[in-house]
Amino acid sequence: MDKKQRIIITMLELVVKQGVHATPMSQVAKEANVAVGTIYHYFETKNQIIEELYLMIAQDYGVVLMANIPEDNFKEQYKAMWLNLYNYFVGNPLAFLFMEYVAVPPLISKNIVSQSVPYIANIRDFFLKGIKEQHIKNVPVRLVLQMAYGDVVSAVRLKVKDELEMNKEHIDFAFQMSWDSLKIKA
Amino acid sequence: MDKKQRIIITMLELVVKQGVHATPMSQVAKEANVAVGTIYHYFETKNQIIEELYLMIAQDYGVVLMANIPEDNFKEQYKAMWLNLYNYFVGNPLAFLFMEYVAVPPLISKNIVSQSVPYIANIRDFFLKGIKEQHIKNVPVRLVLQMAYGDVVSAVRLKVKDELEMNKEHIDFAFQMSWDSLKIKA
DNA sequence: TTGGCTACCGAATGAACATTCAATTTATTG
DNA sequence: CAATAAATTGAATGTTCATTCGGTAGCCAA
Repeated sequence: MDKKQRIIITMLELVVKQGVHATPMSQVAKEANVAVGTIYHYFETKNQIIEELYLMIAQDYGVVLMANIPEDNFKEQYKAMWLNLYNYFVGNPLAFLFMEYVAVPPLISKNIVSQSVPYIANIRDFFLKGIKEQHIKNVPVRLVLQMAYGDVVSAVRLKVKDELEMNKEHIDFAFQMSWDSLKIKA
Repeated sequence: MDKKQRIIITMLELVVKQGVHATPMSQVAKEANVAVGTIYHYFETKNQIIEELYLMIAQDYGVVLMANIPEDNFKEQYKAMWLNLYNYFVGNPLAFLFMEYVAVPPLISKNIVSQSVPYIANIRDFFLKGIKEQHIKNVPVRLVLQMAYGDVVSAVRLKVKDELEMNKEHIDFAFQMSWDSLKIKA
């Protein structure tokens, strides 16, 4: 792994464990086996590393979310996306914790957040289609996006914080609840 | 308002706007019209102020949540609680933003969090009753708590971040979605 | 009045930290 | 093999900040 990668990943690990401001550059340097000066060869500032991490992860799950979606059946498509995100977060707890605890304003500027918007444009389109075709409730799409994302996050939280076992059955419960909140009453 | 109150409230305002580590004690002192030394007359450390804020707010909404709950009808009770929390957060955006962005580990220790657990014990009991009496799905109560809280937070986020108008109708949509995720299918 | 107590002040202290840079090593290219 | 460029180093710099502390002022009780 090249030094730039090592620096980024080390920063991610430390920042999630300790918080941004409790993580001095000197420590990042030491744990990445690199001199402090080297970090500044690859990055302008400490905050730029954080921003690069944010964009890396945001792009990451914009892609992950859309992988292996079935051809049709809206509910099954939603389920696939839901599980994609759940599994990504559970498999990458550092990414999850970073997004939850580190990537908050004013550390991450609105400007940086907006750079990651393209990644979710197609998710938005997916829900718009679901509304038009009357698979899900006719409510503002922004509300749907926020609730759906919130549901995944809730499930991941339980798992990551070790507050609930989250076996196959429990994951399914969580998904069922999420789907019930979206779907049009029968 | 006495000086201790002024210090706490000023800290809340600044910390939500700027982040904890971008908020020097000197600034808190200035904006609260108090000398730095005075802050240390009332508090041991900067972090203690943050912890006191956390407990203040956690206690606050433990109480708010349970106010004016109707005598019976589980769904109406849930709705009242849901709206209580929604309105509290919307009416106290500083409290909401503090809980969302500031009160994250490792700033707030598990120890402090556990001090606020008693406040939610009765909420837990409420959902346990709902499960037993078959108003809501028979899933782990921890999952119900997390999803329900997450739903309120999602709605509040939209409002506080000004991403959706959140008029009466939209609030009702959000609640309907939340309730549909809990309720047993008809 | 005097002694002690609490509230209050803000300059001074010392530690921690992000960032710089001159020097050195390593890679690349003609 | 130069000779130039790129990568790497870590001590030094300068700033920012949490916290301390010696002192002043008001207040009450003996």
